[in-house]
Amino acid sequence: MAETQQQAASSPSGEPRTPRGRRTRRALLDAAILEFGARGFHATGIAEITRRAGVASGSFYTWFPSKEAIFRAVVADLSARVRDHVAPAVRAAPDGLAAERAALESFLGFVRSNPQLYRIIDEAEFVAPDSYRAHYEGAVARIAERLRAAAARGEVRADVGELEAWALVGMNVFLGLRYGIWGTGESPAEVAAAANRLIVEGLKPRRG
Amino acid sequence: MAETQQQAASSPSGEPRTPRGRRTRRALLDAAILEFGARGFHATGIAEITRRAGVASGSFYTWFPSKEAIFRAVVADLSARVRDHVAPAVRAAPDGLAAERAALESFLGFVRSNPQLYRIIDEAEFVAPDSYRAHYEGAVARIAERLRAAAARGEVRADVGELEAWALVGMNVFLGLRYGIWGTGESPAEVAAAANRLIVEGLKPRRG
Amino acid sequence: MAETQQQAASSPSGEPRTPRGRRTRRALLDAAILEFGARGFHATGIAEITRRAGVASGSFYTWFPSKEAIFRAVVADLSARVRDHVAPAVRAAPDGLAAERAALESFLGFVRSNPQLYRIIDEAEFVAPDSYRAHYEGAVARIAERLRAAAARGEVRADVGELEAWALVGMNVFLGLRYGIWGTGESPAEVAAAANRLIVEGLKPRRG
Amino acid sequence: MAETQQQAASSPSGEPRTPRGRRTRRALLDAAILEFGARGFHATGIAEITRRAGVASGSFYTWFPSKEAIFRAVVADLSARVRDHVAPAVRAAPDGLAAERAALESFLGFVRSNPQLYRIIDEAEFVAPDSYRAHYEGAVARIAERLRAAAARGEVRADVGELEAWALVGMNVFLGLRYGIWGTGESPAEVAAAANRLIVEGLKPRRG
DNA sequence: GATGAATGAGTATTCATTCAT
DNA sequence: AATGAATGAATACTCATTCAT
Repeated sequence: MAETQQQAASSPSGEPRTPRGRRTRRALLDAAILEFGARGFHATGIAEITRRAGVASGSFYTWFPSKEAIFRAVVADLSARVRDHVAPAVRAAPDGLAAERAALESFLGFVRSNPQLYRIIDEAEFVAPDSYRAHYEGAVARIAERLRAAAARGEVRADVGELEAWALVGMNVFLGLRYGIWGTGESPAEVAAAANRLIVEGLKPRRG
Repeated sequence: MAETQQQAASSPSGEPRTPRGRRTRRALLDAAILEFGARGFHATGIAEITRRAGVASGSFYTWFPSKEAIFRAVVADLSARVRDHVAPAVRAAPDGLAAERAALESFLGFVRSNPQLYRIIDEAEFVAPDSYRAHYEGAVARIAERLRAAAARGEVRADVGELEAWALVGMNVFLGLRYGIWGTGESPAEVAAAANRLIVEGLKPRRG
Repeated sequence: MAETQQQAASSPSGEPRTPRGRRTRRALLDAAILEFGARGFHATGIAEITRRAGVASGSFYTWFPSKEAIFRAVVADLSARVRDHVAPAVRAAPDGLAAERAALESFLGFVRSNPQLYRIIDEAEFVAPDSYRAHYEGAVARIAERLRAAAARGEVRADVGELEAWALVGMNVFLGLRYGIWGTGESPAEVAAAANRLIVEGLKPRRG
Repeated sequence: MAETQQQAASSPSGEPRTPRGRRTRRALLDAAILEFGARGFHATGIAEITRRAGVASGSFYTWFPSKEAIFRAVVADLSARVRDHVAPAVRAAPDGLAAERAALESFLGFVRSNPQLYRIIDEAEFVAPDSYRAHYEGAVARIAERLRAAAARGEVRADVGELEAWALVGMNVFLGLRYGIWGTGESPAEVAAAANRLIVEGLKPRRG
């Protein structure tokens, strides 16, 4: 961002400097999301991406240095999208426990309308392990931060930490898989309610 | 024509009919677990598997019809191994809640000593989706069954069901990922204790 | 035939010396005719032949030294069969011209009930060119011999020779292909009549 | 999105869009004719074709989707070549009977200088049966058409039809095999004369 | 003689990447 | 920037043949 000198004249694999370049790069990225989501990394060829994007195969390398590079870009794109989709719901929640419930419900909605999410993020475990790890550590960090704040406000136990955050992410991910991808009958609200009851009251039978 | 037509000769991709065949098939399977676990499905060639198994490349197809087929066999093998590893710990637990805690602790131990587990199972999402689904639905079914029994004994809330089972599997899987693969400082017992506290008491602050 | 000493104890790839051996060899040959006829030389594996014959794959080499060898045996078998099928019809004919007509009619009948004939004989052009050549030169030689005899009896022109015999074989082969394999509406008698008219009277318009 | 979506980039296995592409495609086709003619379909590898054409092995698939596809193209190419070679000779003939004689003579010349013809066309019976059939049905159709016209002019019997055309094709093919491939002493003119005498006067002894 | 397993050379095809216009 | 053709390494799978029992 600071340096501007290092950009070569043709800016191969760099940021577009013209409107035409911008359009081409974005078309490739959008095409890649669809293709990777539908067929997976290994079954998708550069040719499929360029065909869908409507550009010549050679043009791909003007904007991305490799297939792996565009995959990373796709993961980052999706990762940011989930985050941004869930954030407002969390902000609107009255307290910490409600926030987690809202986060899950919002996440389930996102998954339903973006079923490629899992195929792409999960495949990153093999194609770009660091992107994969970054995605989930980001999710954990956000939950952990929220829990810390809620603990400070006395809304949750004071000793909850990273471990609990991981557990919650795991719950959410699997409920998302079950609800959003494999498709079960429940509504997002039902799923979120059950999960909420679990994390709020645990499994123990109610006294009294 | 007169005599009983003997068994259809040879058994490509079938069950071994001799001890030698049995040994070869097993050697291939073991080699495949190691290779798929270390390099992943796409980066592993039949040649690597046969080399490690100490047989000629063509011999592979005497016992498995395709690379995908041996991958499925590997998933099934591992899936059964986790199940069998966890089962005794569960049986030894005094009650339903303790059983879940013991299950997680035992699972964490398994993951630590079989770090290929995740690479292989997770990759099945792309290579053999039905095997992947079968693996997790099996895990969920076993937990759900335990919860039902525990509920009947009054050890857990009466309304817990499949949804809770999914949530618990998700928790376990992610804690396994964190503890067993990415390696954190806690002991299995610590992790299990934290998870246990969560599912037993939830996130709510203690009253009084 | 003369020597009997050269036969090894196990007579690999030789003539069977026991009833069991005789049955096995014959079963392989019959299976090969069916498989080569149905799928062609290259698409047929030894495994298909042994499977259909009901023997273990290794047993094949007890009776034939190679795939090519059994193919040659199959060609010779079929070649002899056509010859023996046509011969009686020819013998029964009253004169030379009638003999050729009868030969074609009989040949057409053979082709209809042995549609593998063409697939196998024709493929010999590539797999065993000498067998192929031998087959057709045999057919030509028989016709040429008949024409010579007929000429001597004054039933056909005195100057007919090898060239005419080749032409007749070509006619017969293509009429057999058309009638027997690609299946046309005419009866063998019709086809034979048309061919006969052609070789008896030529194409010239009838005078008067 | 706004601008006209350009042509679907790249054209694997399509028509060349540049002179360079045109040259490469043609070089592959010529190389294939020679290799298939010399070694046959199964014994010829893509590597042989590309080596002779002077291109990288992968380039083959830029222009043909499979080995079978180029074989079909080769058959069609040769088929058209025979047709175009014979046509002028036929047109120059004074009448219908002379035309058939000229056709055979011209065909024999073609076969002599293109001995690959038989290996390739005949192998099509196994590799691409529809191409094989199309080739011979085309030849028959052309002869049948000529006979019809000749009959209309009173130059041949009025009742000649498809059957006669097939018979003539068969004669020509076998005479071509004998003369052009297996090589006999006669000249094309001699062979054509004998065939002509046969189809003009038949086998019958001359009256008088 | 028969069996079933082992062998390993051979090959069509794919595809990320490069390059000349 | 874009195009379309060229590149060539990589690999799953086949199958005739051999061999130990």
